[in-house]
Amino acid sequence: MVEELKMNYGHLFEDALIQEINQVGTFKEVPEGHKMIEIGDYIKSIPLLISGAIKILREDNDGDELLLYFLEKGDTCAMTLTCCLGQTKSEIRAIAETDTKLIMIPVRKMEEWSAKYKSWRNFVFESYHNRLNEMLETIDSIAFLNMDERLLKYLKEKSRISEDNIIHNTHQQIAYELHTSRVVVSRLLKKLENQDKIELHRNNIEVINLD
Amino acid sequence: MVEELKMNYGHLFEDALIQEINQVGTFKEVPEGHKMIEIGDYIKSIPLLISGAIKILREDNDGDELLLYFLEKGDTCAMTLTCCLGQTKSEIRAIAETDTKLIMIPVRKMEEWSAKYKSWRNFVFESYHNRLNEMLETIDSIAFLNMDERLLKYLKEKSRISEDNIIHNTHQQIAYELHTSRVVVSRLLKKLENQDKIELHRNNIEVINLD
DNA sequence: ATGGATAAGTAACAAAAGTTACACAAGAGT
DNA sequence: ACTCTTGTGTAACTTTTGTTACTTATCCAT
Repeated sequence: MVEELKMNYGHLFEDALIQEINQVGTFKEVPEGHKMIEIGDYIKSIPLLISGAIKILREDNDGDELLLYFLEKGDTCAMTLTCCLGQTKSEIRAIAETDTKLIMIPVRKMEEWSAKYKSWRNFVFESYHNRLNEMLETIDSIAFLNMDERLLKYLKEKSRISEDNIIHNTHQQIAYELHTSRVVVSRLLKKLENQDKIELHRNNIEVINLD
Repeated sequence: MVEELKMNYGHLFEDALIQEINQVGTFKEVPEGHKMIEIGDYIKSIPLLISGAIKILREDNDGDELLLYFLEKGDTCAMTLTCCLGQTKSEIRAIAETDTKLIMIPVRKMEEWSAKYKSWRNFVFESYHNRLNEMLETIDSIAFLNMDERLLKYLKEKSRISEDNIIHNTHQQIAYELHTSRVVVSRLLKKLENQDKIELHRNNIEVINLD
């Protein structure tokens, strides 16, 4: 675990902190699709991402979903930090977008390290910063963009994260994450196909050129 | 200034920190409507709100606006914290919604106090927590609600903050903040008037009963 | 190969939101 | 009183998005 820690967090944390993380953290591998946090869960440990990606979703009272953003290598979950400190329930759902490796830190260390390590404090602040900016991006998308532009952005993000040019999603799944209907997604995807940006297949979408 | 500090932050900060704030902070009064932060500004001090309210707005490339949330007594601006630490430009615009009193803290104290005072760290974390939740609220509104529901929510929030039942806004101003058009706002307001929830006048809206 | 389930294509329609255009009202300044 | 500016009311229309309904395609299991 130490190598992976140093690889991903060595530039952020001093050796002493890396050592501590190594001692109290537990390594975890999560398969694609696994639900890691459900809305309403109480959270007792902080994740440090080593590899893979996690999608963060919001749900309203009627069960309607919306994709907020992705967490990637080197990220942590600001919502989790928040929940840990405040002892409050999770406001979001987290699902592994790809196979993911991470290190879980028990909450109690949070306060201790915040006092002890400047680098930890900076990491936490930085995480909040990043998450607020992701939220702003999300707000920009839903407030200022039409569905066709949102879909395009979504496809770009997806293919960036999966690091391949095949997006393994059904139209229905995309509709859930953009909070629209399957018919609308199919319609707009077909337009993109006609523009030779993508090719549609069953259960997946082949990215040709999204620019 | 000390009394106001103790009144608003005494339950959060120990005396030593209150003293320090008193020494390095500068008291400031801002009139309603004053633009406090513009998008792209670099920020060199952290505001602690004593009284009044500040509205936080987002703008896209075309100049379209959107109200994100309000800051009130006891709040600080997480975006500002973020900008201070990261030395980055502001992503948002801040305008005094009412006459506002606040204390400005120079950035350099941020790091020092974070190391020294647990209560300061908690305050900062708490602020981020609150802001993330406000952003979630905003996302919920624009993603899951129709314009009529958003307008109703907006009116409730406005009348709560101004602590009176007259909302001093033109339809055009409301349209900007909700990122829609004046005609749409007028249309929906008229519906609310027909339901006896509000009464419309020139330049202001009288709240009767919004529930 | 056949049947059943799931995914995708598409037309027709409905609802919500945005746009254009114009009339009218209130108030400010002359 | 008259004019100008700004704010509001409203009709008619367009665009975007969402819904319903049905067809066709693909894959899996037997």
